[in-house]
Amino acid sequence: MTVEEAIQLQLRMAHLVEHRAPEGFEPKVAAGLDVAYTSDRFIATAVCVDIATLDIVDSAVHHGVADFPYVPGLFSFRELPALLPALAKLRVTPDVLVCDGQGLAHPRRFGLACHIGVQTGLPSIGVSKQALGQYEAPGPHRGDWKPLVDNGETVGRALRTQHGVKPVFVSIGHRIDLDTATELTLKLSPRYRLPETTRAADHLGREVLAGRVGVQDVRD
DNA sequence: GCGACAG
DNA sequence: ATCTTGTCGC
Repeated sequence: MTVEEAIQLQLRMAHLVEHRAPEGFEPKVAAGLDVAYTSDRFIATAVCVDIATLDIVDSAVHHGVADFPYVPGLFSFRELPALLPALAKLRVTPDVLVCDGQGLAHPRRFGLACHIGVQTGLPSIGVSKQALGQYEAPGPHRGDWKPLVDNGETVGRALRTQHGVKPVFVSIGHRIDLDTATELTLKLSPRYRLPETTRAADHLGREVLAGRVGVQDVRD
Protein backbone atom coordinates (compact mmCIF):
# COMPACT_ATOMS: atom_id res chain seq x y z
CA MET A 1 0.00 0.00 0.00
CA THR A 2 1.32 3.44 -0.89
CA VAL A 3 1.33 6.48 1.36
CA GLU A 4 -1.43 8.08 -0.70
CA GLU A 5 -3.60 4.98 -0.51
CA ALA A 6 -3.09 4.78 3.24
CA ILE A 7 -4.16 8.40 3.68
CA GLN A 8 -7.28 7.86 1.57
CA LEU A 9 -8.12 4.79 3.65
CA GLN A 10 -7.82 6.84 6.84
CA LEU A 11 -10.13 9.54 5.50
CA ARG A 12 -12.77 6.95 4.60
CA MET A 13 -12.47 4.88 7.78
CA ALA A 14 -12.52 7.89 10.12
CA HIS A 15 -16.29 8.09 9.55
CA LEU A 16 -16.71 4.65 11.14
CA VAL A 17 -15.38 5.70 14.55
CA GLU A 18 -18.03 5.52 17.29
CA HIS A 19 -17.68 8.11 20.06
CA ARG A 20 -19.97 6.38 22.52
CA ALA A 21 -19.50 3.33 24.71
CA PRO A 22 -21.78 0.29 24.34
CA GLU A 23 -24.87 0.23 26.57
CA GLY A 24 -23.91 -0.54 30.19
CA PHE A 25 -20.20 -0.51 29.40
CA GLU A 26 -18.30 -1.81 32.43
CA PRO A 27 -14.91 -3.07 31.28
CA LYS A 28 -13.31 -5.74 33.45
CA VAL A 29 -10.27 -6.62 31.32
CA ALA A 30 -8.08 -4.18 29.40
CA ALA A 31 -5.46 -5.27 26.87
CA GLY A 32 -2.23 -3.34 26.54
CA LEU A 33 -0.66 -3.38 23.07
CA ASP A 34 2.87 -2.59 22.01
CA VAL A 35 5.42 -3.37 19.33
CA ALA A 36 9.17 -3.55 19.85
CA TYR A 37 11.70 -3.58 17.00
CA THR A 38 15.15 -4.76 16.12
CA SER A 39 16.85 -3.73 12.87
CA ASP A 40 14.53 -5.77 10.68
CA ARG A 41 12.15 -7.68 12.92
CA PHE A 42 9.25 -6.77 15.16
CA ILE A 43 7.68 -8.34 18.22
CA ALA A 44 4.10 -7.38 18.94
CA THR A 45 2.69 -7.98 22.42
CA ALA A 46 -0.82 -8.03 23.87
CA VAL A 47 -1.24 -8.27 27.63
CA CYS A 48 -4.63 -8.58 29.35
CA VAL A 49 -4.93 -6.93 32.73
CA ASP A 50 -7.73 -7.20 35.31
CA ILE A 51 -8.75 -3.56 35.69
CA ALA A 52 -9.74 -3.95 39.35
CA THR A 53 -6.60 -5.74 40.56
CA LEU A 54 -4.16 -4.95 37.74
CA ASP A 55 -3.21 -8.62 37.68
CA ILE A 56 -2.04 -9.95 34.33
CA VAL A 57 -4.58 -12.54 33.21
CA ASP A 58 -3.31 -13.38 29.72
CA SER A 59 -0.65 -12.44 27.20
CA ALA A 60 0.37 -13.26 23.65
CA VAL A 61 3.07 -12.27 21.20
CA HIS A 62 3.57 -12.28 17.45
CA HIS A 63 6.78 -11.62 15.59
CA GLY A 64 7.82 -11.16 12.00
CA VAL A 65 9.49 -8.89 9.47
CA ALA A 66 8.60 -5.19 9.48
CA ASP A 67 7.53 -4.03 6.03
CA PHE A 68 5.70 -0.69 6.28
CA PRO A 69 8.10 2.05 7.47
CA TYR A 70 7.24 4.56 10.16
CA VAL A 71 5.68 7.53 8.43
CA PRO A 72 4.35 10.33 10.67
CA GLY A 73 0.56 10.18 10.52
CA LEU A 74 0.59 6.60 9.26
CA PHE A 75 1.81 4.89 12.40
CA SER A 76 -1.09 2.43 12.44
CA PHE A 77 -0.15 0.96 9.08
CA ARG A 78 3.16 -0.12 10.56
CA GLU A 79 1.78 -1.49 13.82
CA LEU A 80 -1.61 -2.94 12.92
CA PRO A 81 -0.36 -5.92 10.88
CA ALA A 82 1.86 -6.84 13.83
CA LEU A 83 -0.75 -6.28 16.53
CA LEU A 84 -3.77 -8.09 15.05
CA PRO A 85 -2.20 -11.58 15.08
CA ALA A 86 -1.01 -11.04 18.66
CA LEU A 87 -4.55 -10.04 19.64
CA ALA A 88 -5.93 -13.13 17.90
CA LYS A 89 -3.69 -15.38 20.00
CA LEU A 90 -5.18 -14.20 23.28
CA ARG A 91 -7.48 -16.68 25.01
CA VAL A 92 -9.17 -13.91 26.97
CA THR A 93 -11.22 -11.43 24.97
CA PRO A 94 -10.49 -7.97 26.40
CA ASP A 95 -13.28 -5.45 26.98
CA VAL A 96 -11.12 -2.55 25.85
CA LEU A 97 -7.81 -2.05 24.04
CA VAL A 98 -5.22 0.41 25.33
CA CYS A 99 -2.87 1.59 22.59
CA ASP A 100 0.55 3.16 22.92
CA GLY A 101 -0.20 6.10 20.63
CA GLN A 102 -3.05 8.33 19.50
CA GLY A 103 -6.67 7.67 18.73
CA LEU A 104 -8.72 10.66 17.59
CA ALA A 105 -5.84 12.99 18.37
CA HIS A 106 -4.53 12.62 14.86
CA PRO A 107 -4.34 14.94 11.81
CA ARG A 108 -7.08 12.92 10.08
CA ARG A 109 -8.77 11.80 13.31
CA PHE A 110 -7.71 8.22 12.75
CA GLY A 111 -4.74 7.24 14.87
CA LEU A 112 -3.77 3.66 15.79
CA ALA A 113 -6.41 3.32 18.52
CA CYS A 114 -9.19 4.25 16.08
CA HIS A 115 -7.82 1.97 13.40
CA ILE A 116 -7.52 -1.10 15.60
CA GLY A 117 -10.87 -0.38 17.25
CA VAL A 118 -12.76 -0.10 13.97
CA GLN A 119 -10.92 -3.12 12.59
CA THR A 120 -11.74 -5.38 15.55
CA GLY A 121 -15.01 -3.81 16.67
CA LEU A 122 -13.62 -3.54 20.21
CA PRO A 123 -13.73 -0.39 22.34
CA SER A 124 -10.28 1.23 22.37
CA ILE A 125 -8.36 4.23 23.65
CA GLY A 126 -5.02 5.79 22.86
CA VAL A 127 -2.60 6.89 25.58
CA SER A 128 0.53 8.52 24.22
CA LYS A 129 3.63 10.08 25.70
CA GLN A 130 3.85 12.76 23.06
CA ALA A 131 1.09 15.17 22.07
CA LEU A 132 -0.24 15.70 18.59
CA GLY A 133 -2.02 19.02 19.03
CA GLN A 134 -1.90 21.95 21.44
CA TYR A 135 -2.64 22.03 25.14
CA GLU A 136 -2.10 24.08 28.24
CA ALA A 137 -0.33 22.56 31.19
CA PRO A 138 -2.83 20.75 33.43
CA GLY A 139 -2.70 21.23 37.21
CA PRO A 140 0.08 19.37 39.04
CA HIS A 141 -2.09 16.72 40.69
CA ARG A 142 -3.05 13.25 39.56
CA GLY A 143 -6.31 13.50 37.65
CA ASP A 144 -5.81 17.10 36.53
CA TRP A 145 -6.29 17.60 32.82
CA LYS A 146 -6.64 20.15 30.03
CA PRO A 147 -8.17 19.71 26.58
CA LEU A 148 -5.91 18.62 23.75
CA VAL A 149 -6.86 20.72 20.75
CA ASP A 150 -6.14 20.34 17.06
CA ASN A 151 -7.50 22.66 14.43
CA GLY A 152 -9.85 24.23 16.96
CA GLU A 153 -11.30 20.83 17.83
CA THR A 154 -10.97 19.01 21.15
CA VAL A 155 -9.41 15.69 20.20
CA GLY A 156 -8.29 14.41 23.59
CA ARG A 157 -6.84 15.39 26.94
CA ALA A 158 -3.47 16.10 28.48
CA LEU A 159 -3.90 14.07 31.67
CA ARG A 160 -1.72 14.09 34.77
CA THR A 161 -1.55 10.49 35.96
CA GLN A 162 0.94 11.17 38.76
CA HIS A 163 1.64 14.19 40.91
CA GLY A 164 4.22 16.41 39.30
CA VAL A 165 5.08 14.22 36.30
CA LYS A 166 4.65 15.09 32.64
CA PRO A 167 1.08 14.42 31.45
CA VAL A 168 0.05 11.65 29.08
CA PHE A 169 -2.24 12.30 26.12
CA VAL A 170 -5.52 10.44 26.09
CA SER A 171 -7.88 10.19 23.14
CA ILE A 172 -10.71 7.88 22.25
CA GLY A 173 -10.14 5.11 19.76
CA HIS A 174 -13.54 3.52 19.11
CA ARG A 175 -16.81 2.81 20.93
CA ILE A 176 -15.95 4.90 23.98
CA ASP A 177 -16.22 8.51 25.18
CA LEU A 178 -13.48 10.79 26.45
CA ASP A 179 -14.66 10.82 30.08
CA THR A 180 -14.65 7.03 30.21
CA ALA A 181 -11.26 6.89 28.48
CA THR A 182 -9.85 9.33 31.04
CA GLU A 183 -11.31 7.39 33.96
CA LEU A 184 -9.91 4.13 32.62
CA THR A 185 -6.46 5.63 32.11
CA LEU A 186 -6.38 6.79 35.71
CA LYS A 187 -7.50 3.38 37.00
CA LEU A 188 -4.74 1.73 35.02
CA SER A 189 -2.09 4.20 36.22
CA PRO A 190 -2.17 4.14 40.03
CA ARG A 191 1.60 4.33 40.45
CA TYR A 192 3.41 5.29 37.29
CA ARG A 193 3.02 7.80 34.52
CA LEU A 194 1.94 5.19 31.96
CA PRO A 195 -0.92 2.67 32.31
CA GLU A 196 0.03 -0.76 33.64
CA THR A 197 -1.29 -2.23 30.39
CA THR A 198 1.26 -0.33 28.32
CA ARG A 199 4.02 -1.05 30.82
CA ALA A 200 3.28 -4.77 30.83
CA ALA A 201 3.15 -4.99 27.02
CA ASP A 202 6.36 -3.00 26.69
CA HIS A 203 8.09 -5.11 29.32
CA LEU A 204 7.06 -8.39 27.72
CA GLY A 205 8.40 -7.26 24.35
CA ARG A 206 11.75 -6.39 25.86
CA GLU A 207 11.94 -9.70 27.70
CA VAL A 208 11.35 -11.62 24.49
CA LEU A 209 13.93 -9.54 22.62
CA ALA A 210 16.42 -10.20 25.40
CA GLY A 211 15.74 -13.91 25.12
CA ARG A 212 14.61 -14.17 28.72
CA VAL A 213 11.12 -15.19 27.61
CA GLY A 214 10.60 -17.70 24.83
CA VAL A 215 7.88 -17.02 22.30
CA GLN A 216 6.48 -20.48 22.99
CA ASP A 217 5.86 -19.39 26.58
CA VAL A 218 3.23 -16.99 25.34
CA ARG A 219 1.86 -19.04 22.47
CA ASP A 220 3.74 -17.57 19.56
C1' DG B 1 10.01 28.55 2.97
C1' DC B 2 10.98 26.26 7.69
C1' DG B 3 10.37 23.26 11.38
C1' DA B 4 7.73 19.56 13.57
C1' DC B 5 6.14 15.10 13.10
C1' DA B 6 2.39 9.22 17.86
C1' DG B 7 6.17 4.88 17.84
C1' DA C 1 11.22 2.86 17.94
C1' DT C 2 16.49 2.09 18.93
C1' DC C 3 21.34 3.49 20.16
C1' DT C 4 23.93 4.56 25.05
C1' DT C 5 26.56 6.79 30.25
C1' DG C 6 25.68 8.74 33.98
C1' DT C 7 22.70 10.46 37.60
C1' DC C 8 19.01 11.05 40.94
C1' DG C 9 15.64 9.08 44.16
C1' DC C 10 13.05 5.62 46.80
